[in-house]
Amino acid sequence: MATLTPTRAAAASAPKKATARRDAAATREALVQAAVDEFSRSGFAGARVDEIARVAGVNKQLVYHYFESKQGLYLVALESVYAQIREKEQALSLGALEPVDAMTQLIGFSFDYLAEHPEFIALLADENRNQGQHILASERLKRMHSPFIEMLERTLERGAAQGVFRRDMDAVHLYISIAGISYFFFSNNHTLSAIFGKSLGSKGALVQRRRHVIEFALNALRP
Amino acid sequence: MATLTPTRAAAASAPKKATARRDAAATREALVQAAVDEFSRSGFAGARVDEIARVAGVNKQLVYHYFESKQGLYLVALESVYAQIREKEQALSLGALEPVDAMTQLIGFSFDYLAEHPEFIALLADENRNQGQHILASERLKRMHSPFIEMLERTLERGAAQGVFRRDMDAVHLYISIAGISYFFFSNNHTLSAIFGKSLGSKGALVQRRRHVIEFALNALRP
DNA sequence: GTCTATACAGGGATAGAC
DNA sequence: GTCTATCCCTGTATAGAC
Repeated sequence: MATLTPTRAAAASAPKKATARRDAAATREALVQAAVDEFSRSGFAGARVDEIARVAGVNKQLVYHYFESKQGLYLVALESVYAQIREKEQALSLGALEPVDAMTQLIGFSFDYLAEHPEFIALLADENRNQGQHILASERLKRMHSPFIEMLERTLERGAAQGVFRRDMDAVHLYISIAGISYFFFSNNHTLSAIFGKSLGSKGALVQRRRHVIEFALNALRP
Repeated sequence: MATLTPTRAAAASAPKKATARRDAAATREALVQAAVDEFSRSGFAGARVDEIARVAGVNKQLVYHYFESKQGLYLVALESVYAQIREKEQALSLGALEPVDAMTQLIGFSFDYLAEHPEFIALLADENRNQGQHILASERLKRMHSPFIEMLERTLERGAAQGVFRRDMDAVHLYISIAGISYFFFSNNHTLSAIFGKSLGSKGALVQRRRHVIEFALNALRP
């Protein structure tokens, strides 16, 4: 015990030696990042805690130290990807756009976000296969309401008032439809490619799909 | 080798003793059924061969006897659910329906099939998370083209000729969109319910969704 | 064709030193 | 806060009898 003193003194006198890799926040963050990767690649059951620790460059024991269990880490990983999309949604500025232009932005955003975030899709798919048990258990996640739905609602109202959109549209169902036409293309890209015998993963297919999605959804909204 | 003769003779003289529970085909079928259940509930990695054998009411060793490995069984399970939907699709008779009515049938069918077959959705999701590795490895699966897409194409053409549908529609993209607005609702029902704070799994929500889906897709198709 | 028993590896989780 | 070592269960797969 007496041997601790020198160490303590050193720590006290030079508390933030920048070399320190004993950085709790950074370690946590590295683990969450690695977890998102591994869980999205392999699902909850297929994911390996060993692998997550290895990729994060830390000892496996720290997973249990910080997150209690594999499940605990999974929940934080899920919260993390939701937090990220919410942040991007907040940043959407539709400004003074005309309803049709605003709607085009909204549809394009939901397409682009999914295109750029396959890990989000993979985690959602896994969470749903598990009956949404984590999202239901997390008050924090349930409180993370999407600003997207309100933007959609407002745009819809403005457009209806101007006579450019139909009146009888439920915003939640519209949201699900807009998200769905993009989501299904990405989430099932492999099986769709195999069944149709052509690669839907190419850049060309992506561009073509984006155009179709926007046109399809806008058409559906016409009065 | 000589001892085979009596058995052969017996088989020839009484080939179909109905009492037999040593029925290879039935055993196989029970295993595939149980596999579809277990794999859809838990994914490939989470599924337990023990559990599949238990539910099928047979010994675990038979899984390896008939299917070589867990993967082999998974592939057959996947082929099985695809075969089922293809069969139902074949049975769709659009007869002499007007294009709009025929399209309504097609959209309704894709909605209803997904509503009634959550195991199909779950297996597809898992297969896609695994990069479609099984479907790519199976010539049989890749050859299982959907008749749905051709029905869609023909209906689209007829409608365009009559001026009730747009002309510039790609059948594959349209298929993905029609399937997507239904699929996403079911595949992500749990997370959507949690985020919107209302149960989308209820019978009422289902009926409402079905109406929306048909209306949304038909609107999108108007010229 | 079906069963029992078991080999063998892998992985979640914990103990305890530093 | 981080590391090494290890426990112990579970799950795939196989051997071999009947």
